[in-house]
Amino acid sequence: MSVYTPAEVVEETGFTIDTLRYYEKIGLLERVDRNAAGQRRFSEEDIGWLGMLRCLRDTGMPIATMLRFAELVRAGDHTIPERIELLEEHDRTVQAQIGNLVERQHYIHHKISYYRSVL
Amino acid sequence: MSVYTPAEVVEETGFTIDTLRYYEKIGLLERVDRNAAGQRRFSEEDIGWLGMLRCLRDTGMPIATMLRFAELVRAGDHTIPERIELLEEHDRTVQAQIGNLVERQHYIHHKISYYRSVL
DNA sequence: GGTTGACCTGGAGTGCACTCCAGGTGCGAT
DNA sequence: ATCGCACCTGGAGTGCACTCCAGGTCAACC
Repeated sequence: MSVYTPAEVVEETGFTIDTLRYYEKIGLLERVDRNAAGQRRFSEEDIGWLGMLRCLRDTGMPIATMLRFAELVRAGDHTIPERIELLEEHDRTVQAQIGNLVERQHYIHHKISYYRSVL
Repeated sequence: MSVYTPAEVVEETGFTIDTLRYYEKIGLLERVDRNAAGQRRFSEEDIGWLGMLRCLRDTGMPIATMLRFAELVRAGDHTIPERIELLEEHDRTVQAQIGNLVERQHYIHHKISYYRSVL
């Protein structure tokens, strides 16, 4: 059971230390263990959870929703159907985002082609 | 040469009237024509430009960059190579966004599968 | 002629997600 | 022992992109 210092977690997850503290403060990350000096020592599990958060955040999930997901996870296995529902709902928004970007990208490509044609 | 009232532009472009005024205030939209009473009357050209802005905005371009693009457009045809460059650069960020979303979506799919498997 | 409704202006306020800061602790190296 | 450094806390500040508000104008309809 290895532990990680804040600097290692920053390296590993790409979150800044301020963001890690912020996530802990608002309860997105459960109270992280401390060493004798009061410094954070993250567990393997914390790292895994942060990976999930990064995925959700980078796909545009608002913090309020991530918080709801975190609460479901904490509440235990009986919330798995709800978690599935939440993730499927989110998956649909991700799908929509992708569709939107692809469509807008076509517009951009057309514009570039047009500009090239008038050169 | 038809003109559009603010309400029509809202309907047509999906921007709120506050956003339209804001875009005009910061120079993203060139001073829109007014009728005798001082009310905005948007041109066909304005509508087209707003379509471009919507595309850029919805693909995550910051306002500062849209402003730079707007200035290039205003500066005349000799800036077309620069506009192409700007749009191509933006296209790359859009491509990256899509790639990222697709990758993250896989992670979400795996998570859902995992949850299903433990039910 | 009064009321409604769409619109106007300048400027203040909002929400989100961080990000920064002041002041302090503890530990390993010189 | 003292220096530098990684870390701590609570709380204030930031940046972005709007969004809202107060107070006013004007035209049209009852």
